[in-house]
Amino acid sequence: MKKILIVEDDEAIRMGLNYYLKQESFEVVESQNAKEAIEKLKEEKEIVLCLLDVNLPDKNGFTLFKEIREFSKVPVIFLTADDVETSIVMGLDMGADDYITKPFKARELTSRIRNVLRRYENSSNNSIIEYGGITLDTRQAKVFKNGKDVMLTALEYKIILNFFLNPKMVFTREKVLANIWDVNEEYVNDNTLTVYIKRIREKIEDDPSNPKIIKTVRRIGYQLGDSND
Amino acid sequence: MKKILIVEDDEAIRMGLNYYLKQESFEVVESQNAKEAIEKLKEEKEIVLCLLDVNLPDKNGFTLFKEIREFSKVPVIFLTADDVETSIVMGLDMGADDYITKPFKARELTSRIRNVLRRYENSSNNSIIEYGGITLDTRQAKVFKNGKDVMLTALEYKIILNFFLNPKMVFTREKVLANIWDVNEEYVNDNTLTVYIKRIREKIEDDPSNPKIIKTVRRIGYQLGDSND
DNA sequence: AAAAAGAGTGACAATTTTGTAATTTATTAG
DNA sequence: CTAATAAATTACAAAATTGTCACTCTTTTT
Repeated sequence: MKKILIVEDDEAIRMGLNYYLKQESFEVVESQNAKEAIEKLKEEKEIVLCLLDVNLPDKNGFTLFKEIREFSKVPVIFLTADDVETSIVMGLDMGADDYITKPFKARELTSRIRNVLRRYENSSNNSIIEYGGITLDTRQAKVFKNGKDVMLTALEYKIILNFFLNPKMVFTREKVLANIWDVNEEYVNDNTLTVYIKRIREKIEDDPSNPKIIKTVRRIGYQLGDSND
Repeated sequence: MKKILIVEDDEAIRMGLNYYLKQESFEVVESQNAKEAIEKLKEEKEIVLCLLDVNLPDKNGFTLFKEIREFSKVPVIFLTADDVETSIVMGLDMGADDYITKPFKARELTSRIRNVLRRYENSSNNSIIEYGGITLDTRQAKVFKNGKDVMLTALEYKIILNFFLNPKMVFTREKVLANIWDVNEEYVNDNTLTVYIKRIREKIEDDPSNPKIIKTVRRIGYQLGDSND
């Protein structure tokens, strides 16, 4: 029975979350503000994940996140009110594990929670990752579509690897560029990634103009698959 | 205390092996021929590795190997009498885990044994492999030389990955070509790999003309590092 | 010591990759 | 419905990759 900490001042949302999570057989700890959250985290060592509202009465969620990171590596999922907040979360790129925009469907939430937890558990991960008929084998650095070897360039492989290692996680274009390109590379055009995604889609999607594998998340970036499973 | 099966008809070698392995705190089971070997393997379930002479009185070592594979996945290291036999082992490419040419140094043998065992134990392996100042990270598909990102092409990366995933294992050029290139690729020139190795060495070796990382094994092929640690 | 075999090297042309810019299409906001 | 914004697409040159060949150097064999 895994214990999850909710940090959320709005009582309605907090109650709702609590209810859903218990149904999904998580144990729930609640806190209404940053101070309380830190207390609980230090107290209850078994907390495996933290749902963190970006807007808190006593403190900015980002600041709280940084403070948490000073003493704990617990996975954190941000709860954002809208796309603007979401963009900030992505833009600041503080290393949150995921985020979810309110209002959200119960199923989406639990699926994201399970994803994050799975990522943490499998850090010493499998070499073979599958999604939507695509198999990626990190031990061969090969990608297969229905068993057939797909030829990818070095960069295409790095990009698709990035998504396959973090399924359902949304990446901004900037984030992917930063992950893949050399650190002190001269600035690489934002559209460049769009073009790479197109090229990858042409190689792996059944219908590249209606992608099922690398999906577009408008205004933000791309993700492997769909949030709602 | 790990149990190793020796299959060898020459008594002197068998005794020698037994002696060395016991010193290295392995438990040893001996057999003088194929029939006996199969019996012991079926009997003693704790055998973790098998040293298999290519020349046996009652049966060809290759045939025995195939028979063993019908009921067991135990790692097998071939003992070959000379380079010719070694070439055959490599050429047949039966999936042996390693081989060692007689006469061999005790240290070389134990180091190969430990290598094979390590490979088996870490099949759900680490994403970061290091050797001689080179770090290969399969999660990023990146290679670093003293922390600095080395730019490799898709093929170069696949080739170096092949060696880093199987340290100290000797690969013929044909084997590497077969591993890396698409299955039903038109024939790729043997020398092509030599050229690729050169290119890789130029990127990763301190002194490319005196390689310390990808070493040449004359008449056979290449290997990561040195057999004698 | 000469011949033979294996490995390394440099250079080359064909093909790909890479990054960008310009344009078109789709989606959202007013 | 129109304008504004974001994403997709197309096309294109510069740069890099890829595979091979001819040649040299090294090691082994005779």
